[in-house]
Amino acid sequence: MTNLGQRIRKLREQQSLLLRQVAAHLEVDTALISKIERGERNASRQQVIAIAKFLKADEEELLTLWLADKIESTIVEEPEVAYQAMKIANKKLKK
Amino acid sequence: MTNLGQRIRKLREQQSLLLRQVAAHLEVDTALISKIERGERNASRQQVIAIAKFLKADEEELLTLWLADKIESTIVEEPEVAYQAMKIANKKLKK
DNA sequence: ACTGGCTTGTCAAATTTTGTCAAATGTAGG
DNA sequence: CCTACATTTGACAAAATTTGACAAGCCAGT
Repeated sequence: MTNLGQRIRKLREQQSLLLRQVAAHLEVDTALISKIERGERNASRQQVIAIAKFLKADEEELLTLWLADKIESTIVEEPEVAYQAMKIANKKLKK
Repeated sequence: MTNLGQRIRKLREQQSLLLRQVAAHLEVDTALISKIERGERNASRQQVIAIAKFLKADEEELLTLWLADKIESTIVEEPEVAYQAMKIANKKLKK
């Protein structure tokens, strides 16, 4: 199961691009992109979109992974009730 | 489908307790409990536990609703990809 | 040892969240 | 209509979290 950061890193490496190049495109520090790829920091929605564009990736795919990461970090702290809570959230989603 | 706030309100009213009494027990302002019941503010984990105790409710039930609320508010901003992201998060949960 | 790419730790600034207060609104009885 | 009490609302300061930059460090390849 792949995270947003892992996916971004893979896309970037497939195109032999440097962190520096991605960073320049987003106008942020290289260190920040490094952290995003390693999952140490979350990207903002706008950053995800910009990355998708630069890496010629499907924006929706990356936004999906980005949201999945957020859900994961929400539930990971409550393993006891996570499954049941997910079920409830799913039901609400279907409306 | 019931939210944490709605559930708390129901429990409180069934026992004819006032917001003030719940607030006193948690040592917070009445306004805050009002906001929590109406979903305008999120309760903290510790507050949920204290409320469960005071209202003689099942702590796990309330924590489940509390987490479901958090998940819901995470996904509600991304309806386009919410469903798919939930699927991914679910898979990760099963590990 | 030098270079280039990446990582790490720390920090201040920006943003978000939290709880309180005071005022407003609602509600029921006299 | 008053009054008393419960709840809601909006504004605000304080607290907590997040954000991104910077500088120093690490690690290969040469």
